[in-house]
Amino acid sequence: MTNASAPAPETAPASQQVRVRFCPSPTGTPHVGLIRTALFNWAYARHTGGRLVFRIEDTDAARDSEESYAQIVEALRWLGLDWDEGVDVGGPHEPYRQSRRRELYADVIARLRAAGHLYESFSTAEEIEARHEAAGRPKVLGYDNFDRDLSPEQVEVFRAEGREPTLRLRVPDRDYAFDDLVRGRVEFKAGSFPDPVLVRANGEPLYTLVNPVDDALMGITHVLRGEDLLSSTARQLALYDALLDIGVAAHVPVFGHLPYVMGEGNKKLSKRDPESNLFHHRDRGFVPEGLLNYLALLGWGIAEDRDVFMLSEMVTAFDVADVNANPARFDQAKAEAINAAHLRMLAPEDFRARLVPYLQAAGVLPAEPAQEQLERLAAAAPLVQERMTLLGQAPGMLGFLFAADEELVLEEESVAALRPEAADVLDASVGALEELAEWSTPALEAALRAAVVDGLGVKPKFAFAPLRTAVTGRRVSPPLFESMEILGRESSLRRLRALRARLG
RNA sequence: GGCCCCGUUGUGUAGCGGCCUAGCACGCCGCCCUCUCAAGGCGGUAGCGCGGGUUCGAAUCCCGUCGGGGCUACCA
Repeated sequence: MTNASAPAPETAPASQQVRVRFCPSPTGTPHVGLIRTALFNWAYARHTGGRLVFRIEDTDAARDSEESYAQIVEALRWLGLDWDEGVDVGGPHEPYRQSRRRELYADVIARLRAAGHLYESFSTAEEIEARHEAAGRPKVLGYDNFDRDLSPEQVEVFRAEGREPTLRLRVPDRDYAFDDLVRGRVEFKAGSFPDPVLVRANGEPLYTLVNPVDDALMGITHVLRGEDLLSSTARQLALYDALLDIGVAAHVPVFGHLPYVMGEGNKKLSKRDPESNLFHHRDRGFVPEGLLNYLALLGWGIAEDRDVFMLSEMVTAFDVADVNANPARFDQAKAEAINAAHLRMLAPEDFRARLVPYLQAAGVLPAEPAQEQLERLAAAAPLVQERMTLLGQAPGMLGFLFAADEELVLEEESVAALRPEAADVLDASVGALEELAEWSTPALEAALRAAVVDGLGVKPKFAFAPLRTAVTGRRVSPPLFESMEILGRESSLRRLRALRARLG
């Protein structure tokens, strides 16, 4: 049991409600790796019936930006990853932006100092290096704990020189180990890392301090974060010792380090790489369902024989313990295949509605589409739903339906690929369609087959290519007869004649 | 240099001592269907980093080795 007189528990009691957090630093554009971390935290909270805390770690004024903060919030909202406490929604541990929690940290720092867990460090990086060199040690060793036990006189001297000290944690001389949810037991030998700086010389607290402090203050039970923070867990454990000691922390959270999301080669997907940018994928036409599904696959799987699933299914099945420790490469092709599967699963009207912004962005549809345009879209959308992997392909597939006949651009390669009999095919087609009584898909198909396939003896495979090119301007398009029905008699005939004329 | 993590087909994974002559998905190749492209159906390609052990038996356990990655900031 947990109570004040009992020894502090090593980890959160199993009976306690899960409290996880997503705590990005607002630097730059949302990275897919960051989003994957958010997703896993979210899924774990939802799976366990716990709470997700959304906190902003903006302790580096030089790098943080309000724009980045807004983008991260926008990203989560777009994806539908909601949070129970944090920025925007509030909660019992406000504020949730570390830049607004200075007084809290000042208090913790004071108590940490009073208890002897922090000490003033005056060493500069050059001095530390010089000492290593003088002692014949590799100079890349890092801090040497030189200032740990300075005498009051030495401190006076440094002060007199006008030096302002950083505050370092006095790391206990003991081994540290923890059971990582993803990797199993991880151990660090005593002395394998130096005393870390927790507070800048100017008094500003660093991530090294505030991250564990806020996790403790906010009662976080499970820390699920990127593998890049695995190494620093040791020093955080040391800090927890101190926080437990002064009563700021009630327990040490359980850790789970998620594998990297890799890019080309063997490197972490870089922020410079466009593929790392969440909004790049949105712009290309990923839907939240598809992108989230794919991101989940980077280190986790729902079943042995299936990898397309809904978020709700993920919530039911997700457990961090099942996350794979291997770094995973972001595979654009697979991501698109998963997205395509989700596009096909959308209800027709939903799919259609999601197409609109992409058609508008490409100038195919105006900001305020006319009723007639929306009806045309409603008729055509089902024809392309299973032919697309990204919503961004919509303008190319459907543009011909919204273009004026005289403005339709015929792809060069499409025209160039036409066979010699194209002119005859067009003549016969126009002849057959001019007297067609009913302008419907079945009637169009029957009439054209009769005129071209039977009449001219052209194989079906080649019979309709000239018509497709004339009507849509492309070699790849929605089904031809349906397209012509939607386009209408006048436009269709005008386009057929236009290409016929062009062929001379 | 030190510390830590990772190592199954091209990619993501399943596998937790015999069910594995290694399954699934994406990709790729071929065939079927077919007005294009998709979708769908069928088939194919390719993998346990290496070396030692342990065991009747190892992708699975142990040791070593090699390879990759990360951390080693008054960044997070």
